[in-house]
Amino acid sequence: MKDQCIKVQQTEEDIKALQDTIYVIGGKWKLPIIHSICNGNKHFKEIERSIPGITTRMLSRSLRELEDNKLITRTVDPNVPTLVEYEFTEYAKEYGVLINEMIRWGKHHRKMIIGI
Amino acid sequence: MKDQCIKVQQTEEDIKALQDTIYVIGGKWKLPIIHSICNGNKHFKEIERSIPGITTRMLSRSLRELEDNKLITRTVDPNVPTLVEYEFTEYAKEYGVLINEMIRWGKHHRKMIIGI
DNA sequence: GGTATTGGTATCATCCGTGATACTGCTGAC
DNA sequence: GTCAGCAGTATCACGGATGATACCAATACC
Repeated sequence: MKDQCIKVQQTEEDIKALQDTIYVIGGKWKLPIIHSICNGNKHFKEIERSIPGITTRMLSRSLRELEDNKLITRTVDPNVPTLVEYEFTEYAKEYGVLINEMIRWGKHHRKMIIGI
Repeated sequence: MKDQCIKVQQTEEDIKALQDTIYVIGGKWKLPIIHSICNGNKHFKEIERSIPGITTRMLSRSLRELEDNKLITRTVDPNVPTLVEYEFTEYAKEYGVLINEMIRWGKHHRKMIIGI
């Protein structure tokens, strides 16, 4: 029985860890934002325009959360105060691998549930 | 730039796939339930007692969703009508690997953010 | 007959994530 | 001087996920 388990010990810690992982890219806009920055968009308005339906409020919040989680950096040009650049961190690449696996599983799962 | 990207093409489909993946184990109770069943609990009240704070309503809903996603099976003993058994499917094991990676990443991430 | 157990459903209330809209301060172009 | 663009913040409203509580049918036990 144990071999088919997700994990048996330290449950609460595991659950928190999983919820952390989900939280970092959870919600409605995190992945679209990640994708947008991936595609070369660096500035706030640039990112905003590239994501249909997002509001400045949600973009602002989501960017801050991604920054808090060290997946992106926010850099203000001191010479041109209204120029801000968002960029990926090296650390984000590690997470990228996991995200891709989650995407792959989701597609596999969809086929499994709907189609066969 | 592209090599550090999550993925570039088919964005919307990817986003949906990721949201599917998150949805299947998202929410507050899915993982505690998965864990409980892993630890040998098979019956409704058994699972309920093993998860502090859960209500019958949320357990009922979550179990049905897990069943809809074919991660668990629900079997009613026709001889003893008030005896129901919940069990993992083979398919759930595939997902288990991904869940474990998400847990691992979450722990790593927590250290990264809080510590150092 | 009364009480406990199993496996739930029904009906509210509440909270949090998200949406809608308006507003700000600063800069540069016309 | 006024209008557009950049990078946001503030306030209110809504809806879906969750919580609280009550209730149900069937069986077993004393």
